[in-house]
Amino acid sequence: MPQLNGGGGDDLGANDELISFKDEGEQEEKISENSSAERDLADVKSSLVNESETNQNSSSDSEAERRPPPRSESFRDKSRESLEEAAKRQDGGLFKGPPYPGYPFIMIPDLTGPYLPNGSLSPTARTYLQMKWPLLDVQAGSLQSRQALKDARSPSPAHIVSNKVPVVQHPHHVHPLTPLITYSNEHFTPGNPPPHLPADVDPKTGIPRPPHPPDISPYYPLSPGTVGQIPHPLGWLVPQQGQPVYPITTGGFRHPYPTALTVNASMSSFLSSRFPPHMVPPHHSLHTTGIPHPAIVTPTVKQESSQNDVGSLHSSKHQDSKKEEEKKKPHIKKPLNAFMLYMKEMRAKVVAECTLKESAAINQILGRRWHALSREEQAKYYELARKERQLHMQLYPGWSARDNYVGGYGKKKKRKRDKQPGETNEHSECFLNPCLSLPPITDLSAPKKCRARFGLDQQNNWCGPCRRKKKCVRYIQGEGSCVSPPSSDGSLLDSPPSSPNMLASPTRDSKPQTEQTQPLSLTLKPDPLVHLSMMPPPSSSIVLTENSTSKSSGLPASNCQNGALDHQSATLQQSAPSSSLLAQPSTSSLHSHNSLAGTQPQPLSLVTKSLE
DNA sequence: TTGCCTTTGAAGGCA
DNA sequence: TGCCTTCAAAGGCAA
Repeated sequence: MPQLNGGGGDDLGANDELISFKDEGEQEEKISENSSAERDLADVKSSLVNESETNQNSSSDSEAERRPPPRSESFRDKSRESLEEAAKRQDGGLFKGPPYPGYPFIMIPDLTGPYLPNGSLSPTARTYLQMKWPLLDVQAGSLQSRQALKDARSPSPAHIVSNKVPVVQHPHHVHPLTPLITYSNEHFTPGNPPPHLPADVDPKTGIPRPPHPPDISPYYPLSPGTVGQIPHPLGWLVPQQGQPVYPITTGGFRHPYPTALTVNASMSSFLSSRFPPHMVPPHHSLHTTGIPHPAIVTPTVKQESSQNDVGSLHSSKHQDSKKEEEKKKPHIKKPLNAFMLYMKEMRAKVVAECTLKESAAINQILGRRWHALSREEQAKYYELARKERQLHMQLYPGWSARDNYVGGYGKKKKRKRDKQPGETNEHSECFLNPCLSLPPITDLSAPKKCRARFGLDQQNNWCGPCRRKKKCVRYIQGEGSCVSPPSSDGSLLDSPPSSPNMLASPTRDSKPQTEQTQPLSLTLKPDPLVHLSMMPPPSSSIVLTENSTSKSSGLPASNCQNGALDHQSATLQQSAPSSSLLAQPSTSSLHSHNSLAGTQPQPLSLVTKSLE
């Protein structure tokens, strides 16, 4: 645990920033303070909690079985515990190799390429896609994995139904980023109507759904020309006419919005003539094919419920008409953030690898994996998210996140997370549990706006909104690149939101950037941490301890892959999280593991296929 | 049928 | 200006 060296983490634990921005620039800042350990500290803290829990469990396993569950432990708690346990187990199994050492594909080669006026993908984009598809394709794995994929592919509307927004999003286009994002199981091939469209009909909904090509990964099936279904050209425009014509999985809708820029004037005028201005994105809501933006969904339950409730209380003609209008107003979803994009891409893998289906557990794994990602890898997703936001802004200039807030009478009842101060956070159990935790990550955060760009220690350089955790003005104005110089090598991103150098610093040998442009001082990070950050938990030290949230999960000890290590872990956890303690896993095992990283194959090299 | 769970990030709103 | 809340995806599960 070298990250605790230097006492950089004195106040880390209580730092709000730790929670709010643990993935952001503070990391750089922490690094610069030689405290790459903020997160680590949190992990340690949680580990300590975990330790206590573990000890408790280990000391009284039989008692635990006899005793009734804790008073506070509701059924849901149990369920949650089981989820977490499952996540731990699965996660532990996953980290046998380096955490996504890098995507073999080129990142965003040309954002503008696919946005050709004619709405077709540019050769560049096509090349890009063709390059990427195979990379994302799932290797033929075990039958189990296949089955998992088969289960997961389900392009059926069930997905839509399962989504809390039972609406249909329409893919309208294959975004150059789509392969990475794996938005859809069904992908639209411009100008190539799927002949199989009516072939498959969902038994529940009766809505036709496309059969999935058997040889195509349901999660990475974006190969142009292989697939898809063309949504109704103006599907979202005619929700009142009945069911959306073409069911598409939720994931399928989330294509980025490349075609936005391809909408021609006639379409815009058409939209303008038929819909209120707020419904007509200024000139680029639809693909040239008429396929709407994926972020647009037909009136949602949220809105409807809200409107219904409100309407019941305040019924007036005027309001009704307004509501009618609003009902027809498509629901424009928020653009996905980096983590969401990451989840969309990786969920399938996790599902395939772990045969997990519960999203809560999967998300836990993904959350840890996210932290395990190298900065460069995260940067890819931040960049994607940035482009999504940009595109979203372009598509829906007037849109605000507020639009999707369900307020007033129809306000959707949101869960209260009620995180108690003593409650362990998601990382709590993990630090010493390589299965879960990811190595103390100090290098995880991709650059994000001013915060990431300058770090916490240079807040004076932040724009005002950033200081208030608001929308970054510079970021918007510069579209991520105004402040930052263009990537010198272009190895990663052309216009990273933040210092491209940070993004384009695949190696930590990169020259330190100026503080202005390179707040994420990668070079300041101690090597051991670098290894940690890049390294999956050593399989030999996989420890599955009963974490705080799984007090009495009752999971059999057999789930622990290494009881001895578990004990060791417990022993370690009993000690105060000292640097020496933390350093233990980082030296031998980590380095050795790191060395293995280059040679050992990924458990599932879903995204590690070479470009060839 | 509906909401919760679970994750991170972005952004709006309020005090 | 800091903090809180909501939403975005996803699918199982509980009420």
